[in-house]
Amino acid sequence: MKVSGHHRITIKDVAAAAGVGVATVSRVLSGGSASPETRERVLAAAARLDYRPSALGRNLRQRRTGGIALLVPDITDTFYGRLTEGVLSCARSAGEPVMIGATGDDPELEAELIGTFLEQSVDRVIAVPCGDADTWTPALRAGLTVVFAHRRPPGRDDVPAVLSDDRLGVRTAVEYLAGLGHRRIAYLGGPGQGPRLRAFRDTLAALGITLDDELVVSARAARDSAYAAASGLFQHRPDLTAVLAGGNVLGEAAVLAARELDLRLPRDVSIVMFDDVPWAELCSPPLTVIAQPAQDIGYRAAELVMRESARRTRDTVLPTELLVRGSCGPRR
Amino acid sequence: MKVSGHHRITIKDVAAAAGVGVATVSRVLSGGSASPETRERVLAAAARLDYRPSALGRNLRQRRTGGIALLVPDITDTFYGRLTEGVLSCARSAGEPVMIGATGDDPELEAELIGTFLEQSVDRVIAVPCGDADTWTPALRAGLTVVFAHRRPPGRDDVPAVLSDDRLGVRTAVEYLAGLGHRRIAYLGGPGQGPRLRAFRDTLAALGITLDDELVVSARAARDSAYAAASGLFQHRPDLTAVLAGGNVLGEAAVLAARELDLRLPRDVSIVMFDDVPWAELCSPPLTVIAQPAQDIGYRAAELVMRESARRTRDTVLPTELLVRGSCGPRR
DNA sequence: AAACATGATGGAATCGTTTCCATGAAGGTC
DNA sequence: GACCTTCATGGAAACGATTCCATCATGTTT
Repeated sequence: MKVSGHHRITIKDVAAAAGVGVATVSRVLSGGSASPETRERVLAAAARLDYRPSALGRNLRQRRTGGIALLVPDITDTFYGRLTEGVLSCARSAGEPVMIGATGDDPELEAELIGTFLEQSVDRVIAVPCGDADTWTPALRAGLTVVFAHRRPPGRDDVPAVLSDDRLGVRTAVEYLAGLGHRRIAYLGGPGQGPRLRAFRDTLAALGITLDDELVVSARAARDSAYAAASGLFQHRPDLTAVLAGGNVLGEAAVLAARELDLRLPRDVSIVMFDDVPWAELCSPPLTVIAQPAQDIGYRAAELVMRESARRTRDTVLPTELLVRGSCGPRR
Repeated sequence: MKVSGHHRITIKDVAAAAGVGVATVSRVLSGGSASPETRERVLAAAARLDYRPSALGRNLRQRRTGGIALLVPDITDTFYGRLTEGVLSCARSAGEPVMIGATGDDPELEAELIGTFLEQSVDRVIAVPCGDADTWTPALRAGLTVVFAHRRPPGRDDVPAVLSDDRLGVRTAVEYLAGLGHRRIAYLGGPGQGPRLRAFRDTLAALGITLDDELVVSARAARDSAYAAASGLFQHRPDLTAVLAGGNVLGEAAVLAARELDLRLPRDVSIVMFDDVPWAELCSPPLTVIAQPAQDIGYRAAELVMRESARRTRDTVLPTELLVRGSCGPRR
């Protein structure tokens, strides 16, 4: 038995210690067939030497890493934090390592990160995508199993997605605001919110409210951009009476901007925000929100991406819930 | 040239296409010496075939993965979210993939995740540790480069750490509260906050305030545990006049519990919270906080762990800042 | 012109595993 | 007892890169 120096214990050492061939050790350790007696000898030897199989060797041979790669726009946003937690908890129970990347909602960066993943021979990716459909073509052609979470690039219907029910969420919120008498309702959105915007338009149309294009603004992913958009909206159109914010960062910006301009909630302006976050209750007044099952989205996406059948699966749509708190009031 | 089926382009294909040996291709691609003419031929062939070297083969040969593993207690906590963002942004500029794991502040889970990393032959780890010093012995013996962030297990002084200046942060906050007249100041802490607690005790002692052990409570990492601790504290000791919360989750719990018990801020009770978060300004009154450079901690830790010299380096201590807002008032 | 230094080059070994295949022993059937 | 099936077993070939080393051509020195 070699003791000197830094010598990683390999399957060869175990084989030698147990007096068998490497093939047998491999078989025993990965649950193949072997006589009970041999199995015990191998197991004993492995335990005695404190043998840990190297993922490197295995991965090379099997030409896959078995891990999961996760791509989110911004890990600082608690929504994505919770989504990530969902992925991690599912991956953990399967013993799979998770690689993570933040795209900052930049398609170029996204493509680059996908490249890194390909290089690493990752074979499963969960992504909150920001690029267009073509961004994902190389990944798919390389045989990756991809699952989209939270949103999907328009036109990529060949990849399953786990989404929250944006359509119904928007409709419920807008109907709620309309029910309070609001007519000039603004939508403060972020990148990649096509479906929500469509739902916003459709709902207004169904309610017989004509859409005012100036009341639909869109910010980039960053906090300052969100604030600028919100502030601009309030200043440019002081006649609006309600805002639907398409995410917690945007909601935060809206509240901040309103406060800065001395608009009181809910007297001067009503706000509904997508995504329930802990501070929504701490805010004064507490914020009315559309809660999304962020963690569940992550968990299900992870489940899906680890199933063999991931390639051909229908989308999963999870329900949202309007939590009425104190940030909405009747039209002034 | 083989076209049929799913065939990963390997270095062999490039070598054949360029009419050179694999060794030459490898040399060219990793910046070794080669004649300009050959170099060009190889590069052209590689580009034409869209060749991407497999990290698997390289890693096995070099017996290291080159990635960074990151261990945080809870990715849902924005503090760790920002820390993670720091790590990611540094890793990205170096082109290194990042693996992430959430320990939930559970030493057992931590040990298990370290095991996973070892199996993957990760050779660099950044961790917000929760286990004791021994948890890290196997990792260090296996030759991993480890850097602690945010805190360190007591007694593991052979591993460099990137910390915020807890000692001064606590002192500044407590002195501020004492200056407002407070004497019965509570500390609401979480796991692994030994240094902060010591600083709390020391500062009180220096100020001539006798420490009341009942005013020091500690919660587990979860939100409900934090709330229970905060609520219990207020109910059990209605005579306290100020609370120092050791993290944003604990601060949130304190505000929530105070509100639930109809304690008004800052009239009935003053609160200072560790960690500045976006909602601290949205709270009413806005929260006075001790800001920590979470993102910078992550970035520096990543820088450190990628340097060769990481093993023998002094700790990095980053400054905190007391941001006085509206949650503290004179003793009632 | 012979000896030598230099530099480009390709073959082959290597990393640690899984897996294919050949071998041989044991047991069952006619 | 010959034959076939079943099963455990170990040697060796992958996987895709890096890197050692021998070879060979070229240019330099004496």
